[in-house]
Amino acid sequence: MRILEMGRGKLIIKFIMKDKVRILTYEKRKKGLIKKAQEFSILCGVETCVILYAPKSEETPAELEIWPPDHAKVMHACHRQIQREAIVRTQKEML
Amino acid sequence: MRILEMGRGKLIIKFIMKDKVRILTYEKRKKGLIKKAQEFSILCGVETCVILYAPKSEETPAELEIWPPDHAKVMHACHRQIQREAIVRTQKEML
DNA sequence: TCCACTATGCTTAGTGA
DNA sequence: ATCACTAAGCATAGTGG
Repeated sequence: MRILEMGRGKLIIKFIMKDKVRILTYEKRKKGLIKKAQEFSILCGVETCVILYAPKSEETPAELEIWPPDHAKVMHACHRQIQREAIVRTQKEML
Repeated sequence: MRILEMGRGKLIIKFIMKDKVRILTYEKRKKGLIKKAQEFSILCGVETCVILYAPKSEETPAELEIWPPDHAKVMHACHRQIQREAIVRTQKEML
Protein backbone atom coordinates (compact mmCIF):
# COMPACT_ATOMS: atom_id res chain seq x y z
CA MET A 1 0.00 0.00 0.00
CA ARG A 2 1.57 3.23 -1.14
CA ILE A 3 0.00 5.99 0.93
CA LEU A 4 1.41 8.80 -1.22
CA GLU A 5 -0.39 7.58 -4.36
CA MET A 6 -3.77 6.83 -2.81
CA GLY A 7 -5.29 10.06 -4.17
CA ARG A 8 -7.24 10.24 -7.39
CA GLY A 9 -7.12 13.88 -8.35
CA LYS A 10 -9.97 15.58 -10.12
CA LEU A 11 -11.36 13.33 -12.83
CA ILE A 12 -11.33 14.74 -16.35
CA ILE A 13 -14.31 13.55 -18.38
CA LYS A 14 -12.71 12.34 -21.60
CA PHE A 15 -12.74 9.10 -23.58
CA ILE A 16 -10.56 6.51 -21.82
CA MET A 17 -8.02 5.37 -24.39
CA LYS A 18 -6.73 2.28 -22.57
CA ASP A 19 -9.03 -0.65 -23.38
CA LYS A 20 -8.69 -2.44 -20.06
CA VAL A 21 -9.23 0.66 -17.96
CA ARG A 22 -12.20 1.69 -20.09
CA ILE A 23 -13.86 -1.72 -19.78
CA LEU A 24 -13.32 -1.72 -16.01
CA THR A 25 -14.76 1.79 -15.74
CA TYR A 26 -17.64 0.74 -17.98
CA GLU A 27 -18.57 -2.10 -15.63
CA LYS A 28 -18.26 0.02 -12.51
CA ARG A 29 -20.15 3.02 -13.81
CA LYS A 30 -22.85 0.96 -15.51
CA LYS A 31 -23.61 -0.54 -12.11
CA GLY A 32 -23.63 2.93 -10.53
CA LEU A 33 -25.83 4.40 -13.26
CA ILE A 34 -28.40 1.62 -12.98
CA LYS A 35 -28.42 1.89 -9.20
CA LYS A 36 -29.08 5.62 -9.51
CA ALA A 37 -31.85 5.01 -12.02
CA GLN A 38 -33.44 2.44 -9.72
CA GLU A 39 -33.26 4.72 -6.68
CA PHE A 40 -34.65 7.59 -8.71
CA SER A 41 -37.49 5.43 -9.94
CA ILE A 42 -38.45 4.33 -6.42
CA LEU A 43 -37.95 7.65 -4.61
CA CYS A 44 -39.93 9.64 -7.14
CA GLY A 45 -42.37 6.99 -8.36
CA VAL A 46 -41.20 7.50 -11.93
CA GLU A 47 -40.87 5.01 -14.78
CA THR A 48 -37.23 5.10 -15.83
CA CYS A 49 -35.33 3.36 -18.62
CA VAL A 50 -31.64 3.23 -19.39
CA ILE A 51 -30.38 1.93 -22.75
CA LEU A 52 -26.66 1.45 -23.37
CA TYR A 53 -24.73 0.41 -26.46
CA ALA A 54 -21.45 -1.02 -25.34
CA PRO A 55 -18.71 -1.56 -27.92
CA LYS A 56 -16.49 -3.21 -25.32
CA SER A 57 -13.35 -3.64 -27.39
CA GLU A 58 -12.08 -4.22 -30.90
CA GLU A 59 -12.76 -7.96 -30.67
CA THR A 60 -16.31 -7.94 -29.32
CA PRO A 61 -19.19 -6.46 -31.37
CA ALA A 62 -21.50 -3.76 -30.01
CA GLU A 63 -23.45 -5.07 -27.06
CA LEU A 64 -26.81 -3.84 -25.84
CA GLU A 65 -27.62 -3.37 -22.19
CA ILE A 66 -30.99 -2.24 -20.94
CA TRP A 67 -32.58 -1.50 -17.61
CA PRO A 68 -35.06 -2.43 -16.20
CA PRO A 69 -34.58 -6.12 -16.96
CA ASP A 70 -38.32 -6.32 -17.63
CA HIS A 71 -38.05 -5.70 -21.36
CA ALA A 72 -41.78 -5.18 -21.64
CA LYS A 73 -41.43 -1.97 -19.66
CA VAL A 74 -38.65 -0.77 -21.88
CA MET A 75 -40.69 -1.69 -24.97
CA HIS A 76 -43.58 0.26 -23.57
CA ALA A 77 -41.35 3.27 -23.01
CA CYS A 78 -39.87 2.93 -26.50
CA HIS A 79 -43.28 2.75 -28.13
CA ARG A 80 -44.50 5.75 -26.19
CA GLN A 81 -41.37 7.62 -27.22
CA ILE A 82 -41.89 6.69 -30.88
CA GLN A 83 -45.56 7.68 -30.75
CA ARG A 84 -44.58 11.00 -29.25
CA GLU A 85 -41.95 11.59 -31.95
CA ALA A 86 -44.52 10.72 -34.62
CA ILE A 87 -46.98 13.24 -33.16
CA VAL A 88 -44.33 15.96 -33.08
CA ARG A 89 -43.39 15.17 -36.69
CA THR A 90 -47.02 15.32 -37.82
CA GLN A 91 -47.52 18.61 -36.05
CA LYS A 92 -44.47 20.07 -37.79
CA GLU A 93 -45.68 18.84 -41.18
CA MET A 94 -49.03 20.52 -40.62
CA LEU A 95 -47.42 23.95 -40.20
CA MET B 1 -27.61 27.30 11.27
CA ARG B 2 -28.31 24.43 13.63
CA ILE B 3 -25.18 22.33 13.79
CA LEU B 4 -26.84 19.45 15.61
CA GLU B 5 -29.34 18.81 12.80
CA MET B 6 -26.94 19.14 9.89
CA GLY B 7 -26.70 15.36 9.45
CA ARG B 8 -28.81 13.39 7.02
CA GLY B 9 -28.67 9.85 8.28
CA LYS B 10 -28.72 6.88 5.94
CA LEU B 11 -31.20 7.39 3.14
CA ILE B 12 -33.95 4.80 2.87
CA ILE B 13 -34.95 4.17 -0.74
CA LYS B 14 -38.73 4.41 -0.59
CA PHE B 15 -41.36 6.45 -2.39
CA ILE B 16 -41.36 10.04 -1.05
CA MET B 17 -44.89 10.75 0.10
CA LYS B 18 -44.61 14.53 0.46
CA ASP B 19 -45.31 16.11 -2.93
CA LYS B 20 -42.99 19.08 -2.52
CA VAL B 21 -40.06 17.05 -1.25
CA ARG B 22 -40.58 14.48 -4.01
CA ILE B 23 -40.63 17.11 -6.74
CA LEU B 24 -37.48 18.75 -5.34
CA THR B 25 -35.73 15.37 -5.16
CA TYR B 26 -36.95 14.58 -8.68
CA GLU B 27 -35.33 17.72 -10.06
CA LYS B 28 -32.06 17.21 -8.19
CA ARG B 29 -31.69 13.53 -8.98
CA LYS B 30 -32.78 13.88 -12.59
CA LYS B 31 -29.92 16.33 -13.06
CA GLY B 32 -27.55 13.93 -11.30
CA LEU B 33 -28.70 10.93 -13.31
CA ILE B 34 -28.30 12.72 -16.62
CA LYS B 35 -24.87 14.01 -15.62
CA LYS B 36 -23.84 10.43 -14.79
CA ALA B 37 -25.20 9.18 -18.11
CA GLN B 38 -23.30 11.90 -19.97
CA GLU B 39 -20.04 11.17 -18.15
CA PHE B 40 -20.51 7.46 -18.73
CA SER B 41 -21.14 8.06 -22.42
CA ILE B 42 -17.99 10.16 -22.82
CA LEU B 43 -15.64 8.12 -20.61
CA CYS B 44 -16.57 4.80 -22.21
CA GLY B 45 -17.48 5.95 -25.73
CA VAL B 46 -20.91 4.39 -25.36
CA GLU B 47 -24.28 5.50 -26.74
CA THR B 48 -26.53 6.03 -23.74
CA CYS B 49 -30.20 6.97 -23.44
CA VAL B 50 -32.29 7.82 -20.42
CA ILE B 51 -36.09 7.96 -20.66
CA LEU B 52 -38.16 9.22 -17.72
CA TYR B 53 -41.89 9.42 -17.20
CA ALA B 54 -42.54 12.06 -14.58
CA PRO B 55 -45.98 12.25 -13.02
CA LYS B 56 -45.01 15.36 -11.07
CA SER B 57 -48.15 15.78 -8.99
CA GLU B 58 -51.89 15.23 -8.97
CA GLU B 59 -52.51 18.38 -11.02
CA THR B 60 -50.00 17.88 -13.85
CA PRO B 61 -50.29 14.94 -16.27
CA ALA B 62 -47.41 12.50 -16.90
CA GLU B 63 -44.48 14.32 -18.40
CA LEU B 64 -41.78 12.80 -20.59
CA GLU B 65 -38.12 13.61 -20.19
CA ILE B 66 -35.45 12.18 -22.43
CA TRP B 67 -31.70 12.39 -22.72
CA PRO B 68 -29.81 13.06 -24.93
CA PRO B 69 -31.72 16.11 -26.20
CA ASP B 70 -30.98 14.91 -29.73
CA HIS B 71 -34.20 12.94 -30.12
CA ALA B 72 -32.91 11.32 -33.31
CA LYS B 73 -30.36 9.43 -31.23
CA VAL B 74 -33.03 8.26 -28.81
CA MET B 75 -35.25 7.25 -31.72
CA HIS B 76 -32.37 5.29 -33.19
CA ALA B 77 -31.84 3.53 -29.86
CA CYS B 78 -35.57 2.83 -29.53
CA HIS B 79 -35.79 1.35 -33.00
CA ARG B 80 -32.75 -0.83 -32.39
CA GLN B 81 -34.30 -1.96 -29.14
CA ILE B 82 -37.60 -2.81 -30.85
CA GLN B 83 -35.80 -4.67 -33.65
CA ARG B 84 -33.88 -6.65 -31.07
CA GLU B 85 -37.07 -7.51 -29.16
CA ALA B 86 -38.67 -8.62 -32.42
CA ILE B 87 -35.72 -10.88 -33.20
CA VAL B 88 -35.83 -12.42 -29.73
CA ARG B 89 -39.60 -12.98 -30.06
CA THR B 90 -39.17 -14.63 -33.47
CA GLN B 91 -36.43 -16.89 -32.14
CA LYS B 92 -38.64 -17.97 -29.25
CA GLU B 93 -41.54 -18.70 -31.59
CA MET B 94 -39.29 -20.89 -33.74
CA LEU B 95 -38.47 -23.19 -30.83
C1' DT C 1 -9.13 -12.12 -14.68
C1' DC C 2 -12.42 -10.49 -11.41
C1' DC C 3 -13.45 -9.17 -6.69
C1' DA C 4 -12.30 -6.40 -2.43
C1' DC C 5 -10.61 -2.34 -0.35
C1' DT C 6 -10.41 2.61 0.72
C1' DA C 7 -9.13 7.55 0.29
C1' DT C 8 -10.75 10.98 -2.56
C1' DG C 9 -13.97 13.41 -5.02
C1' DC C 10 -18.91 13.77 -6.08
C1' DT C 11 -23.92 13.88 -5.04
C1' DT C 12 -27.51 15.47 -2.57
C1' DA C 13 -30.87 16.09 1.83
C1' DG C 14 -31.65 19.41 4.64
C1' DT C 15 -31.57 24.00 5.32
C1' DG C 16 -31.42 29.04 4.85
C1' DA C 17 -31.74 33.16 1.95
C1' DA D 1 -41.12 29.89 -5.07
C1' DT D 2 -36.35 28.96 -6.60
C1' DC D 3 -31.56 29.09 -5.79
C1' DA D 4 -27.28 28.50 -2.98
C1' DC D 5 -24.81 26.30 0.61
C1' DT D 6 -22.65 22.50 3.11
C1' DA D 7 -21.82 18.31 5.67
C1' DA D 8 -23.09 13.39 5.41
C1' DG D 9 -23.28 9.82 2.72
C1' DC D 10 -22.21 7.72 -1.60
C1' DA D 11 -19.58 6.39 -5.88
C1' DT D 12 -15.46 5.06 -7.72
C1' DA D 13 -10.12 5.32 -9.46
C1' DG D 14 -6.45 3.25 -8.30
C1' DT D 15 -4.61 -0.50 -6.17
C1' DG D 16 -3.84 -5.17 -4.16
C1' DG D 17 -5.05 -10.03 -3.82
